[in-house]
Amino acid sequence: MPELPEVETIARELAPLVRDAVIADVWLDWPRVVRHPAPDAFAAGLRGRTILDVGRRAKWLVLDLSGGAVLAVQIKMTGQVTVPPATEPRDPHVHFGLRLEDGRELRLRDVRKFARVGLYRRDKAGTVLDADEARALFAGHGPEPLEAAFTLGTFRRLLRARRGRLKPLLLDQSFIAGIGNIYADEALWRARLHPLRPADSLRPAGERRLYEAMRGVLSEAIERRGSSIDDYTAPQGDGEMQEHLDVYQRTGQPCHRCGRPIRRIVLGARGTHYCSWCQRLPRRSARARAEGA
DNA sequence: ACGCCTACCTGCTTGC
DNA sequence: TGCAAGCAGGTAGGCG
Repeated sequence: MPELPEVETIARELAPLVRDAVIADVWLDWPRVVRHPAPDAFAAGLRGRTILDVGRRAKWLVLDLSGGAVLAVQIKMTGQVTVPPATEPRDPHVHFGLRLEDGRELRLRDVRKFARVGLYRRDKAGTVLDADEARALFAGHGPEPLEAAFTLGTFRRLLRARRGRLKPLLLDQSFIAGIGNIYADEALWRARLHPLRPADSLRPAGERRLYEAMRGVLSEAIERRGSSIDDYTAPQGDGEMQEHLDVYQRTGQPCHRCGRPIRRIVLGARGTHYCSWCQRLPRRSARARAEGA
């Protein structure tokens, strides 16, 4: 389930593998994998370019190409990136490949065909150039939670402007970029906050706990190279954060703090895991919810 | 404008 | 045993 730490891990491990490689040709068998521009223009715009570096923005892989081009890869739920020799047979779930001049192929494998790629242009400031393109890509994304500019003060300001419940809010990429279902649940558990808690009901201490929990769990997950659950794996193999999760997919197992069983509810069609003892709703929120207010 | 819901996908799990 | 419905979830787009 690739979220910020998983995509960051892929970017870090992919960069040394493909830096300075030249794109000889583009292969794809599922036109809808190309999000922008049209497939013909997409392929023509990639041929001959050199891969300068690989980075990450939100849950996107960002490949910096020569000539100010940017190849953005969104792996979504089940996407995997590999760089095998081009002679290695493609398995049926590989839907996109960049043939490299050195005889390898950068492949995107995605069992569920949710992944998307797009070709964009970069401006001098390093942001995406064309206005329409930018809107299509990163304009709707909130701040990067691990960057120094994302301070506790910033977080408080954003949080107090929102009225929804904490769990759906953490999943909203326009609020903060990069958090998904796993780390939303983990951050709320660490901060001892109920997933249904209204975002604007936190006291300053709760805001601080959530801020530190988000940054802490994301940083720790990067150190452990992500959570290898279902299909996620990185170029250098599986991560190990899945062995250190406190609530995600631990329904019925004892809470690592209080020993009571972890509960699972469905919230916005997402499985949500929490400890009903450690993450209680304040009485006022509970009553307001019961009254439908 | 904002929050909430569904479609997009297919392999795996569950239930009859 | 076999088959079908249900489930998983990031996010674009539709709805109220």
